[in-house]
Amino acid sequence: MATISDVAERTGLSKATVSRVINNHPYISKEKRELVYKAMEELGYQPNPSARRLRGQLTNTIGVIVPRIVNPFFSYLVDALEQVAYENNYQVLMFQSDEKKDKELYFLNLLKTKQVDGLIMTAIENEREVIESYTRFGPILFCNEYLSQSEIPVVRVDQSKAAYIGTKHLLDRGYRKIAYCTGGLFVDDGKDKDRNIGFQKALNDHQININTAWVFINKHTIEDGRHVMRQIAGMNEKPDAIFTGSDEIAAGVILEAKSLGMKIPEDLAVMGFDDQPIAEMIDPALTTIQQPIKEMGTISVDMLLRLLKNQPLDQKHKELSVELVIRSST
Amino acid sequence: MATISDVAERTGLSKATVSRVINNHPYISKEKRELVYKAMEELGYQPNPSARRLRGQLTNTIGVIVPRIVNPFFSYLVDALEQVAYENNYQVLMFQSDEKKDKELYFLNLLKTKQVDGLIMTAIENEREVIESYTRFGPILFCNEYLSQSEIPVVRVDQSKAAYIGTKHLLDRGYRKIAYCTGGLFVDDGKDKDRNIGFQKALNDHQININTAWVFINKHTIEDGRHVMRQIAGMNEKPDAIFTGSDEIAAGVILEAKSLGMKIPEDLAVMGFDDQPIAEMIDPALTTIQQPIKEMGTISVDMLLRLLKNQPLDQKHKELSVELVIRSST
DNA sequence: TTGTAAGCGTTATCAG
DNA sequence: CTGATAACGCTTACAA
Repeated sequence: MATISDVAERTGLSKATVSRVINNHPYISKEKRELVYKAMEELGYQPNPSARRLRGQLTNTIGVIVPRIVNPFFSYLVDALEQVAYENNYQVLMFQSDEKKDKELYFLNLLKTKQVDGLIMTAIENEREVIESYTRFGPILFCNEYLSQSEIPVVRVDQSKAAYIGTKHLLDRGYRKIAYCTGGLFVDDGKDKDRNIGFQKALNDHQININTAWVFINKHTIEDGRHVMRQIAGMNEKPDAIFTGSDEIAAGVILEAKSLGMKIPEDLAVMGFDDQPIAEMIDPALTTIQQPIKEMGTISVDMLLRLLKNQPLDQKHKELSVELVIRSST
Repeated sequence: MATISDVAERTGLSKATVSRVINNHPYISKEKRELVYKAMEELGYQPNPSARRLRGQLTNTIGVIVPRIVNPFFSYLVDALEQVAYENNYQVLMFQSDEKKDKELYFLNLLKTKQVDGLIMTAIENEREVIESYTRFGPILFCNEYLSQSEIPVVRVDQSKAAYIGTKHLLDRGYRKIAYCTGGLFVDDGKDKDRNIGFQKALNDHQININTAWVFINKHTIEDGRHVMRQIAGMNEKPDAIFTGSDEIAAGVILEAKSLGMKIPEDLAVMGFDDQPIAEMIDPALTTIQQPIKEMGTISVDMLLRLLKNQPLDQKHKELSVELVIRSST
């Protein structure tokens, strides 16, 4: 590998001058500049990133932490993040937290050890204080998640409104006995709580009380959805609609309902969340809430790059709006 | 950030000794070793990776290049790769080639500039010579892809056999007019060609000739599948079965067929490929060919780490076997 | 078993 | 406008 010294030698200039050319400094004569370019070309020279980093430069790498990449929501998000990063000459170091505190900590340390310039977190496992303590090593941005009372910037959709819209749609269609799934663990923070609020608000608007027997917590997968459906099937008083919180759970509910001989939406209306590809594929197609994933990715990277360049943020808390996609399951 | 000098100072030892402790060198007294550990702990010391790299060490990062992460096959593969990498204390730098030569080249350069120790390629865009020229900067491994006449190690499934098994299943069920989709562009290399061979072989076994009107090239998405189905619907002589080459295309075919009022498999049997989650979700559920993704990921990382450590490989060309999953679409 | 010192490839500072 | 030099944090001969 050619080094800056090789280029210097070949041009008869000093390393300093070559470095200046590489970094587009002003006050260099046209001739020498071109001389350097030529030599770099001939030698196939590439600056050594490790040396640059050691010297205190940026790494041109941003870290992205997701719970699991196989969740389509996150693979689409990472897709968007990676593309925007690439356009800005940044690389993405992707990491799965697997919803484990220690894996998240491991990754936060990459910021500390300067392996990434900044971090986009799409999941939060550790306490606020822990995560905030890492901000002194570089900018952190929450994407699709947040911690209340935290100064860490956020890009997210208004989950409370999203749940409200979804629930209201069910109410508008005349359903009154609405079940509810949440991925949450009753934590006092983050997006699950917001969804709960939106759900409750919609019910309140219609003076309906929540039937706690119809609330299912800690649900995530298709299998969870099937399980929920079996539980419902065994109830004396059954709901007539369900707000699932994810297309995957919704798909599980529908699959199980069909195998139990039930009709969707006649016997049970099913509302998804995310508008993933399966929403269109399942029969009946899912009514669901579309999140602006691409936009969220674009804005997140933009904001993080601003933070990296110490440019001001117009807002620390960017909120995107969702859209109801009505299909056949409600 | 604490440096090795801080640790040295605090312990009253030299940087060299501290370094030896960090790197588990032999011939260090127990006392000093523990002294160093204690100081590292107290200072929250973490070795600076850039300095280590500059000094010629490994980066503990492997690069993984995929065409698009939103393709479930690849998100599951990356999931597996990342998990095994993590267990071995490696990080994954994920990159999407987007099927573009220049993006792939950009990423290959990370090997040249020592930002990754080795590379796992799950897609190949550039010519053999180009890619091979990068092997002098670090090990490259093909996963689920390969180039003939190349010395680059490979982990893959026997695609020819997979296509053979799938086609044979259709023949065994009595279908004789079999259509065929390929993602390929008629290149002379790689897995698409192998599938073609397997498909042809199965037909040959039954003395059936390929009807070129039923061969569809460059198909990848659900939308492509819908398009294929519309084309078929417009034909005078229609196939009675289709080997799609991916669950996504198969899903598109089925969705469009249903909206055209056709029955699956009565009017058209549909064979998927991959056994992605949608295979179970679509109605009728897809008969498909299951690829051992998890295993492929595990073996790939293992092999690359061996290469990194200059350990011998038992075989340069590891072939995994597939399994036919029979459901209701055939 | 431990310490000294050189060097990895850059860039910033200072001097010219 | 250009050059010499030090420094970033670490590892490894070589010496002791």
